[in-house]
Amino acid sequence: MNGEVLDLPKEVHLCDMRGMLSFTILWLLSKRSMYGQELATEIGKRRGGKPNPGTIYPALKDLASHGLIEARVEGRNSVYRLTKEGAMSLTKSKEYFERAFGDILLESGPKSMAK
Amino acid sequence: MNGEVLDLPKEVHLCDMRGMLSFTILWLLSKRSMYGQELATEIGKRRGGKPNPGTIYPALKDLASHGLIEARVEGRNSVYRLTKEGAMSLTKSKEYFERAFGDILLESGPKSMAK
DNA sequence: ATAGATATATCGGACGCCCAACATTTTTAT
DNA sequence: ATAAAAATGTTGGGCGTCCGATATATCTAT
Repeated sequence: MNGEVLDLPKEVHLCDMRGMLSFTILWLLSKRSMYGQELATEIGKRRGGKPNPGTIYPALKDLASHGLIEARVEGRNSVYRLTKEGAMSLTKSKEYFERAFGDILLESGPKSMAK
Repeated sequence: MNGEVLDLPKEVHLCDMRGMLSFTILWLLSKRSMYGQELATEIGKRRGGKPNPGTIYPALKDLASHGLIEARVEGRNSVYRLTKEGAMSLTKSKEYFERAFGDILLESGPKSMAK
């Protein structure tokens, strides 16, 4: 089902190079709860293009089915929040991400990354 | 089997989160020329597991077919080097990568990323 | 109340990445 | 000379991401 990769626990299923969208969603939700279109807009700022519904909603559904996020319906919105499991998964994913790409980003210079 | 890559001109599918392997290969080759198994080993250090032949060789073939890298056969090795086009593609990819993920890595703290 | 905007959701097809397994060629060791 | 090791390469299947198209439900104008 998931591609099993790397040396990470099997339940942390976002740690190959294909899981960047899910990783980004978890990270954004660790900042604040959002509904689907808010997430799409935030991702759009980073990527340079807002992902289509066919991209974002299946990803949310998948994360929810794995218990990493939870939805709470509010009118026409489904507001997602990070679960405790999602937070743990994010921590491990960040460690992997940092090891894999940290020096690549660092060489660009933290000054160019400064807010 | 292995179609388009991360060329990343704006009209094409800029902002794709699927091109991380090719991106990593280009970045490694910008440091020094390497042959396939050297690349696989370097990627393994970052990811935590050495990619299989079925992962690395098709990726190299695809990058070469797009003119982003070039092979020079040396005995039993095929040594790859970055082309001028590959260098330009890498520059654009790095800009995208930094915008998409810079702040995520920054919050972990550059000290934890220091060599 | 009707129309428009907003948000959610699914489908089909494509692509990039991933592995395990198998196969071939070249170098090195015995 | 023969075997082992190293490097390259292919095949087959699966999965996550991506888009465009389509559909439905809910708020917000008018």
